[in-house]
Amino acid sequence: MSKQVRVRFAPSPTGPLHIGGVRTALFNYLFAKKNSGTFYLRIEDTDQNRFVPGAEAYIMEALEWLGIAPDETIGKNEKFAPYRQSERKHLYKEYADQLINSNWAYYAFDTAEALDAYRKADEEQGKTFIYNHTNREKLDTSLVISQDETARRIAAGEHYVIRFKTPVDETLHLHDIIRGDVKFETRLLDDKVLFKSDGMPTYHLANIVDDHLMETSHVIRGEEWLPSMPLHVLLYRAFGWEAPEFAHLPLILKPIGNGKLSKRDGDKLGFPVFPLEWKSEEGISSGYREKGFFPEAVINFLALLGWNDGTDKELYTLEELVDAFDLSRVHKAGAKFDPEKNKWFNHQYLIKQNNEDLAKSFAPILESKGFTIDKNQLTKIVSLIKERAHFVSEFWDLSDFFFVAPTAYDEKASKNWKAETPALMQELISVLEEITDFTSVNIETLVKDWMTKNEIGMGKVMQPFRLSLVGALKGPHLFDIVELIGKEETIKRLQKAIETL
RNA sequence: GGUCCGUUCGUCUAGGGGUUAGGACGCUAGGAUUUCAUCCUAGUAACAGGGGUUCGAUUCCCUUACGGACUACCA
Repeated sequence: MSKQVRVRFAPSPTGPLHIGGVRTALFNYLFAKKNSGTFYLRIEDTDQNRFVPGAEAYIMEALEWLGIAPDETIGKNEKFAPYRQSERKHLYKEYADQLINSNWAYYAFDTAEALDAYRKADEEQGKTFIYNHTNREKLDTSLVISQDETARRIAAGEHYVIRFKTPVDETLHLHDIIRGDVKFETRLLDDKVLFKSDGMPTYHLANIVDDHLMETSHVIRGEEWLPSMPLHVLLYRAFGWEAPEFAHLPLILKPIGNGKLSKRDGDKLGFPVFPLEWKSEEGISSGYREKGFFPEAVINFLALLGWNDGTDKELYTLEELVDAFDLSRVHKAGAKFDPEKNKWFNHQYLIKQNNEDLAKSFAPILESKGFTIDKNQLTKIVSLIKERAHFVSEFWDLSDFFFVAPTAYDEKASKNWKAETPALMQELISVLEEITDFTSVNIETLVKDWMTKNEIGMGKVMQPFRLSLVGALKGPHLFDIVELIGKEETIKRLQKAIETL
């Protein structure tokens, strides 16, 4: 690749960043890093009506949290500032005029109401109204009135838009890095609005102008933009600019049923579709971060949704992803989002985390429940339970018996508490009382010695013992628990079980 | 309706003219830890249908079906 790689993520600040947007950002990031290029973030806020306060900050914070922050954006290496389209407003009119002058665009004075009426009328006849070469000379455009008349109407303050004058009959052979060759007939395209009556450009104009001005080498975006590709390529041609290369990413679909993944799916099935929590008048939407997902796990899972490097490898660090990434290996078909596999990835990353860090994450939860535990002690507890958790938030349920004695005993397990059990447990207490070196291995050896000597079956002791300490037949190695809660507490719990059961 | 894109186990996917169609998640069973989880081992399960091309198609072409996106002075 001779050209310097510059790619962008260009979201519209209309709300929190959707998981599909995150994936688009990720693929742009990976492609940039893989090719020693630049990844920049541009805010496409040309629709003032849909602007949502806080959305822009949210997007930046989300990318930051995920570890895929842009190299250039608002307030950071501003080589092509401004990065907000609303602040570039003054630029676009000039380019729209350029297209008018070169006869690639025209003024249209039709009101929104008039267009609605046309659409309705066509619809009633089973047709679809499409604004293009077939009717643009019958509509209220500068193509059918004189230049003077056009100028007069504009000067008089009439509302107008600027529309692209799509070539009448041409077959466009376009190339997409992921999809290969794609063909379009220009006669079937419509004359899109480039410049709105409110003085703002539409997405199409602003996007092409900025991608050119910001020296974008590759446009990597969602598949929903594929139908706009001919317009965009034509715009580059109209301006006489070299077009970037295009890659349209497959969509992320609902886990069950058909269609694009939406916010509602997350609510319904209990998984987040947003990187960070988002609060609005409509309520709170949960975020990966708040749900206890590791950013690395989210990235890893998303990267493999629609892409793989051809090997069986599944666990990748960001660096490894950068190294292995290849746009042309992106799958063409949409991918259903699988919440179960998403959780599995988190589990993998949780196991990989070191115990000290996990203890640090767990400590606040314990404190909220009124426990302050020695750091080393907590690290040990975490090491015993982390393999059975998907999230740090599950730690408490997996380890509560380390902190509080059981208040109830699992009913099913209690059935193993036989008539001879109290006597056995009493004996066990005596054995434990004798032990001075109260460590897991030592306790285990001595207790087992006692059982062999007296020919007591393992099951007869171990099950009631575990039940007494944990309250159920679950949890880590029993003697590790014994060591951690200590001799005094162990005996206390045994005595309580004898009394209760 | 029109335009474009797509279709390999339930899901994510590998493969690509001749394969026992591979892996992962999930699920099931066995082993192991006297528990649970993890772990190991095994099992389950797929080339959408129909035509071509070919000695041979899951792979190439056409077509049907199905799915998706787009079809705004939204992005």
